[in-house]
Amino acid sequence: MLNIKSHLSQLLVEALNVVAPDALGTSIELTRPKQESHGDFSCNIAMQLAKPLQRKPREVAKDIVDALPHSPWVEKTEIAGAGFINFFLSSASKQRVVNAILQTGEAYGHAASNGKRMQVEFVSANPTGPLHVGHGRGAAFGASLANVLAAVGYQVAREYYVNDAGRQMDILALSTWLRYLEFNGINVPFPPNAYQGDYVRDMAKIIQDHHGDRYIHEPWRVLDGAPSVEEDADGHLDQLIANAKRLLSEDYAYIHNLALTEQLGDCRNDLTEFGVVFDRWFSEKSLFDSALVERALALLEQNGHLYVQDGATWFRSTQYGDEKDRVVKRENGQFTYFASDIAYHLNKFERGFDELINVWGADHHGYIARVKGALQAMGLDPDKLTIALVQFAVLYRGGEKVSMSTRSGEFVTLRELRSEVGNDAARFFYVLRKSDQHLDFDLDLAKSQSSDNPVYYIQYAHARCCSVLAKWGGAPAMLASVADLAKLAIPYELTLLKRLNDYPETVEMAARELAPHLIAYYLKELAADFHSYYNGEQFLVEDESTRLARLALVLATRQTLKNGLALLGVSAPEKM
RNA sequence: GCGCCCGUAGCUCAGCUGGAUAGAGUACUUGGCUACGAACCAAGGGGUCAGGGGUUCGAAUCCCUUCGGGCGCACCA
Repeated sequence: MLNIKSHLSQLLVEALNVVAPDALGTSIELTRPKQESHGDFSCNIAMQLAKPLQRKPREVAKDIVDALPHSPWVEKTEIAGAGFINFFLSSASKQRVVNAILQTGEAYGHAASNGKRMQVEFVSANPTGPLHVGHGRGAAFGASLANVLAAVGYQVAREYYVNDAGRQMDILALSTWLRYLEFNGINVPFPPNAYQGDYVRDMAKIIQDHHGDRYIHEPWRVLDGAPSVEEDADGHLDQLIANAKRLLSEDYAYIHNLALTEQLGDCRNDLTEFGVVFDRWFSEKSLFDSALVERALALLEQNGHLYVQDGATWFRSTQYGDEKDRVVKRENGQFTYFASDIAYHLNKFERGFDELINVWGADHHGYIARVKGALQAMGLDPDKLTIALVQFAVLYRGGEKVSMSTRSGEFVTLRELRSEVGNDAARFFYVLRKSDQHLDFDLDLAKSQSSDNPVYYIQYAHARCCSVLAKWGGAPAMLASVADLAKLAIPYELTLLKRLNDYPETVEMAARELAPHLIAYYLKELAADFHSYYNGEQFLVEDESTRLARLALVLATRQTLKNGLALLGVSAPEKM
């Protein structure tokens, strides 16, 4: 398929070759003018060359236009403003897109494989409780981004990093056990910094149902040696964890594992229902089991990037622009989260991906320097890793900010949101704005206004297309061969054709900028063009050739809407 | 205090590597169903692009600065 933009670009190169051979290195920019009167494409090359050539921009423009080879796709060119060269395309060049879409179908807008493997790691929330609406944004963004990257030709691996090895999991296991004791009338005060959510009680209930009083221990043993909560809340918790491990012995692993399995399973189901699926769930614990953490640190050690101070082992991240050096192994001998993350990234590189993307909450931005520093210190190329930051969604209920903390159990879950506004609206709403922009999520508004959500505007356009084609009753597959596209010449149609032409480039840009919201905005505009057309013209007209041409355009519009919605994980219903 | 992100219509937000008269949605005011689905369309009012300076043919966009918000600055994850 001939790409109009690159075609124009080629014409300009040939013209430049005549007018200013020395300036061939100048990049040629072709943009879509905002104003229709400025043509279909506009080029500012003459203004860029004016200075080096020491000539007036409009004169340069005139020479370039005179030197442009003739093209059947270009109807006319003109020089405008300060020296813009505007291209007006022939109708025929715009009409061709319909056939292109009908021939490629679901692949329209998708590029062929570029042979590169890319990994997108996202969500990666601690499996210590249900996903909340903040995670939902990372999930929707990451999933859409992965789809967009796959559409432009990458072989994309979607991965979830499971923090199953840290202190947080121990706290969850402890919390579960304490609730279990509570069920059995054992009175141990539940620490305020343990997990408060009801799901912890649910897990305690499961243990109770399956194992009765097997895990009961006396309160004084549970609390043995623990400082008071007021005195040292974290110390209190850590001592209780230590006591749990000692008292329960191997049974501790059972509770720990049950909590992990339950929460991870819940998380996976939740995401699957949300249309977010992963190729791999990567266990942090496996990094320790395979001694990769030790190996990664040994690598840093041998390159001289580690040192011991105050009993802890530090990574000299300040050498790579970090604010301060970071501990990788604590005084108590335990590795930090950072240590396993270094190992994890080493593992990613060893798997041979060409590019890596980590989707992180924006509160982790201070973490970027040290991770990239560690990569560099291990002799790996930090530029292969891109961090896409997603601002957390801030919830508002009744005009007031809802504070969210998994620990306190006060949060709105993703599941809750999905059931309130639906998967489609939630997916769309999440990616409707730039990812690095704060998202003010007014719950009342999201719930009450669900029918005002722009996603319905787009889905409605799709349903209308389906409805028209159904009313016509013919076989859509034949339209590609029988429609005379030259009949598509009124402004509504030319506008729509132009929009359809823009789709592949929009996908490319969304991939390049890691910005799936561009797809959402494109779809809104495509739907708007279609709705205007629908209201302004009758499709099922008497004249057969006009009718078939219009139906072909409707079919092409439907296909493009569907393709775009698919990238966002939003359904394209035939009826609403 | 230091670092990163942000400030665009009453509200929520777009604005691509600098381009021509800054755009949507919502809200408000009008008009359009005996036509393929009115969950739609058409028209209108609404702006010192936070303030100031700079770079240049040209700045919402790039640089500096002030003000105002958010986030981060652990031997937590």
